Parts: sequence; structure tokens; C-alpha cells
Amino acid sequence: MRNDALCAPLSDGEIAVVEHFKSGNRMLSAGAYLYGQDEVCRDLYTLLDGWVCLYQMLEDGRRQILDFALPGAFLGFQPDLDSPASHSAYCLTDIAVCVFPRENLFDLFRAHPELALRMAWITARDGALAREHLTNVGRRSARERVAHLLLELFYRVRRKAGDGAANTIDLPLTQEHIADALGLTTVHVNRTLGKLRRADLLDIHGRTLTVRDPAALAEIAGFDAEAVLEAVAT
Amino acid sequence: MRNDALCAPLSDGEIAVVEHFKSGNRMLSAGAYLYGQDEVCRDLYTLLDGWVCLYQMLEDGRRQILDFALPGAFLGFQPDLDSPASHSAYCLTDIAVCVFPRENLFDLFRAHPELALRMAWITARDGALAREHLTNVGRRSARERVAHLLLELFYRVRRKAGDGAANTIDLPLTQEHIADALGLTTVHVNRTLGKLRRADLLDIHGRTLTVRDPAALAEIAGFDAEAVLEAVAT
DNA sequence: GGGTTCCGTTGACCCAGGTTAATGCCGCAA
DNA sequence: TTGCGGCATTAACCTGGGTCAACGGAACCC
Repeated sequence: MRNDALCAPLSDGEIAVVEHFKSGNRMLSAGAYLYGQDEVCRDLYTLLDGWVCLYQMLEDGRRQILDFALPGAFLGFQPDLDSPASHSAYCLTDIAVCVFPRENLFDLFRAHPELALRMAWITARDGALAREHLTNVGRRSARERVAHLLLELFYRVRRKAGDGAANTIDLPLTQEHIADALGLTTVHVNRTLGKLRRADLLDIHGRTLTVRDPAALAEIAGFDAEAVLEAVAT
Repeated sequence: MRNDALCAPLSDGEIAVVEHFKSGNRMLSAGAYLYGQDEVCRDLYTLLDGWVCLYQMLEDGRRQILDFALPGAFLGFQPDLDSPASHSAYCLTDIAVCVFPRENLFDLFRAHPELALRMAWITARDGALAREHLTNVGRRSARERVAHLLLELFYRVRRKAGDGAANTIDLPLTQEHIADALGLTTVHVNRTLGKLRRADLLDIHGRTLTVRDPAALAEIAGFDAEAVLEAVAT
């Protein structure tokens, strides 16, 4: 957890400060909202366990998923903490978060400048990932997009798991989530997944993703592991 | 300029520190690169004058424009300053930038924590804008996308200009730039602009954009001025 | 003055992906 | 046990936007 969270690069003494600052842990069930679009977000969170998806919704119900947050993600920080959130954070699974009261954040940052620096680092990384997603949906075909997203998630969760060998990961997404992340429809995602499966490149069933041929997928996706995973590294 | 740049909310004393830190100004001609994808970026910049576009390129030449940077933008900051840039910064016009040597950045931040905080703020804002762009290309039709982008730029430059009334702005973009920002082709952007022009909603010619009916355009675009412009406010 | 290059514009045609709708499976609650 | 709701899957059909190609004007250079 420490790897990705606010406190990763800190000394023990500094971690103690952060520990003291946090207001406790919280558990939420799958389907709950950590915070919702247009609602002023009271706290900041480090995701300890589970999956969260971040999305924006248009007036008429169209949805764009911006990112899937994995354990270690830092959530709820935005430029103006007093204005309503620009997106919703929805629990895809049961989750556990570490809660930081928003109020004293700036005091904390002033008292511990490394934390502000760390915050800038995290935020820049999240921005870079969002930009990767933008070029994915803006400039790649459906087949390429699906391959790209699944590879990204595959490597991200494998890195967390530290299980460098397994080619199967837990993937608590429906095809609708994938569609909404990629700017496609469920029907087309289904067709595309079917083709990739029949080509023996991967398999998805029962909340599980198996990557059968990472190299071929990377080729299809134009997946640059460096760029994408750096955007997600510690 | 001070409005948007690194030093906006600082005291005069603090600004003096930043002034001292900067290594000078630099001018570049339209068509030049401030920095290129995959090249390690030596400096950080505040854009003083002109337009810059930030884009990512795929192997096969497809291009996704991530953002158009306007005066006041802070450029070149990324999570790992020693790794190659994830995108290119290309001058759409002649520009002037204020240059900060990257080397001592962290020393500066340590010495002046407000700056690190300010950096986090700027980075979070840029991330939010990138996410707005993601939902624009992921979930809106060509017509909506074009309207949305042009309104965004319209309000952004008008805000800088402080010219609250004018309905015409300078827009140094070709239709190809618009296409590459929106995940469309030039041909289709042309058709779409034609329709908007014929509907008397806007007009583009000779590097100039005139918004004839902002309200109708906002309606079409699902343009939420709050959300989008906050993502760009001081 | 005549190339040349860069852009904008338009038309004809095509296809990747959207739409609609039906079918089937599984897990769960009564 | 049945029924129901969420999800995956498939097929038939349609359309928004892509592709290809041609043309025109403006700015530039020799």
C-alpha cells in the first residue's frame, strides 16, 4: 500500500505524522459512492483495498469512465477543495479507505513540505494517465482500445500483487464498464472481446481476465509499457 | 500573467525568490518545439505569450492533441523529471516563455513549500481539464465535440484577454488541429464547422473565431462553464 | 507570372461501430 | 421451485463519420 499512497517515500517519523493526521478507516460496499459528481467532497482518501471507478456523466445519461482506481490510489484531491467534484467515485467492489479530513490539509502541507511535493507528484501521475486514456479513445480503433485498456489493467494489478508470473487477474468489471471507459457500446465491446478470445489472445469470464499472449496484445494495442506504467509507478 | 503562473498567489517577497530562480526568458518561432515526446526535458516553462499545443503521437503517425496551452500555462512538469516526456509541446505561434532550470526545482520547493502546494494545484487543474477532454471525445458526437472545444477556447482566451464583451477571438488553429484534438478527421471537422456556420452559430476564418450564439452553442455542447472553466481558472 | 505548398471545401462512396431486439445463462430471493 | 434482474451474446440492420479524390484560393517563392 505504502508504495503508491501519500506516504510512500517518507521517513518513519513522517509517516507517524500522516498516521496522526488521518481520521480513521472506512469500509464501503460494492455499489456505494465514495463521493458523487457535483457534491462537495468532505474528505480525502487512500484506497486500501478494492476497486473504485471514477466517471463523469452527461446530462442525458451518457457516461465516461475516467479511470479505475486500484489499492494505493489517492482520491478526492482537486484544485478547489470547496467546489463540487467534477466526477463521481463509485465502488466496483467492497472497499476499504483511509480517510483524511480535508480541513487541515493545507496546514499539514505547510508543516510537512515533502507531503505537498508528494501530492504534486501523485497528481501529475494521474494527469499523465488521463492523457494516455485520451489518446486511447481519441485515436485508436475499438480493437486497439480494448487491448490497450486490458493490458494496462493487467500490468497495474499484477504490479500491485507482486505476482510477476500469473497471467490471470481478478477483474471486477462488466463489459459496460469497459465500454464506458473506451467510448464504445457494450455490444461492440462484446463483439471485440469475442474476436480477441477466438484469436486466443485473452479470455474474460466470471470477473477474471486471462492474458494468453501479452506480446501480441501489446503489438495490437501499440502498448508502450514504459509510458503507461510509469504513469502508474510508485 | 501572474494570474495563472506558478507565482500567482505569492507575496512579493516570494515572487522575488522565483524571479531569482528563473534562468531567463526564451522566444521560439511558430513551428518550433518547446520539447519533444521521448526527449528528456531540461527545463520548466511558464508560457508568457503565444499558443502551444501538447500532443501524443502513435507509432503510425496518428496524433492526439491533449491540450492547447495559453499564456500563463506552466509546462514541462511531470512525475519523473528524468524520464522522457510523454508528449510533445509544439508552438502554434511565435511564443515567449520564462525558463526555470529543472535541476534545483526540488530544492526550491523544499525552501518554499507554498510553491510545492501551488504546483500540486496547477497539476490537479491540468488533470481535470484533460479529463474533461476525455469525456468530450469519448462520449459526445462530432457536432457536440466541436462546439464544446470552441466554446472552451473562446472562454479561456476571453478570460485572459479580460475583454468580457468581444465575441471574436484570435484562434491560430487549422482544422487539422481541431480534428486531432477531437479524435475526428479534418474532412469531418470541415463539414461540421460548415453546418454550425450555416446555422449562424459561429464563424471561423483567417485564424479568427466568432461566436455568434454562445447560448445555443452551450446547449449543443452540453457545455458546463462552471466545470470546464474552473478547470482553468486562476 | 507561374509554380508550389498549405488549407479549406465538397462530393461519392464505404465501413466501423451504433442501434434494436431477442435469447440465454446464472445467482438470488421468496 | 419459480420468477426475476443483471449480464453476456448474437443477429440484422443502419448511420455517423472515415476515405479517397478533386478543386480552389491565398501566400509564398523563384
